[in-house]
Amino acid sequence: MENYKDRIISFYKKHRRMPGYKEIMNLTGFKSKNAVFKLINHLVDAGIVSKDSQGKIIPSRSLDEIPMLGLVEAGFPSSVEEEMTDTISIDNYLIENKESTYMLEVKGESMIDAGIHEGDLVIVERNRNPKVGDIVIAEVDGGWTMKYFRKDGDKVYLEPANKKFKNIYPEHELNIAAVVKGVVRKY
Amino acid sequence: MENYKDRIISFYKKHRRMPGYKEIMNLTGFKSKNAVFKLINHLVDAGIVSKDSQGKIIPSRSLDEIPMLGLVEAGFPSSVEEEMTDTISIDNYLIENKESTYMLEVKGESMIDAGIHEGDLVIVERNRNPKVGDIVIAEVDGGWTMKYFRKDGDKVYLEPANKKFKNIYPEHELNIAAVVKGVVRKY
DNA sequence: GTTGCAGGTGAACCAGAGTTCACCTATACT
DNA sequence: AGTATAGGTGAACTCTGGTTCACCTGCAAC
Repeated sequence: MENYKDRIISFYKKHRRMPGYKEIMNLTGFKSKNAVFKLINHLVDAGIVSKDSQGKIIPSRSLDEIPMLGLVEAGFPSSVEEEMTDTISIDNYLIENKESTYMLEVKGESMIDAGIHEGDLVIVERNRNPKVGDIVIAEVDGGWTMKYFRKDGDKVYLEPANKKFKNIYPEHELNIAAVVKGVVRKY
Repeated sequence: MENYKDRIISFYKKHRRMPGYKEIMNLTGFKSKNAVFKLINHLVDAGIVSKDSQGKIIPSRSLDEIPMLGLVEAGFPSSVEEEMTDTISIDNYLIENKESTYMLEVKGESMIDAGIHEGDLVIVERNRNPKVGDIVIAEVDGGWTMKYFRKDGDKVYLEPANKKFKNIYPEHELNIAAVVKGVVRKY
């Protein structure tokens, strides 16, 4: 019954577009387009998929986005519908300029007091002038590192977020390759 | 010239499907479908979009996913092409069961030693039995909190990641609402 | 029962998707 | 000059997409 839904979603994930009527007939076993037409209308009512102004089938937001609830302290709402303030795609939340955005896996513990641990992924953006206080990916005196970007007067330096490490005052060259825009950790 | 690309990408983001030939004619100002046909083939060669087996236009992976480079310590590759090990969608990376996944904004500092700060978003999954050591969203004695899930013998308790807070030994009830699967932070 | 109705088939319809062919430029190259 | 060549128009074609209509079930409600 609602098995059809899963097959359509699978098709979307596999092919990166919604199936057409003929393809849904194959997915479901229906022999008439009208059966598909009615099925789609039910799915639209159920909020599973949507149609745009030309009637074309498009994925509903709930296929890509996940519900954003309130604060942790407020707890988990007993009825999710009640407190659902928003729905969000993590990609859209974190990424502004896809062209210049990359990810790097974190090695080492030099930023641990900033909540960036080994194994985390950082989302970085190239071609940005770093502001003081930004976390940057920098090449300094031949080595690469991730640190806070600081200024003392007009002298720039790099500060780790770990008392065991020392500030880095570049002697020869300081090449800021990218600015850290976000952090992602998976358990 | 390559302005057409951006208009097509904008259309995709706005309508959540790729435009058809007629729509691309409106986007670009072309007056013949063949001009679109040639444009699309160029974009396919350039890796901007793809066609599937039926010739239908689908977004290429690079529209949703971002390149995954190496480790931070290894630095930023001079040529991105060289070291691009993979490309990944953050949504797919973090979310396993979309049906039961939600996001919560973090308040308070009780998990700061685990690298979870106030203002971070946690990705949580409902309906999972927590394993010892998992970070959980729990209702204990009337209040909601996020803590490590621990066991001492067969007695369960909650442990914060902040020395300023004390372990919580539930007296009346301990209701695990969700297990934390990931953390996202945006700067 | 028989009445209603959700849910299926089958056929018709038009607009659009994707492709191909012939042809028409401008521009660059020797 | 002439001649490739990239990039556009215009028209033809087939197949599918989305919609609508008429009709045929089986099953539940009264």
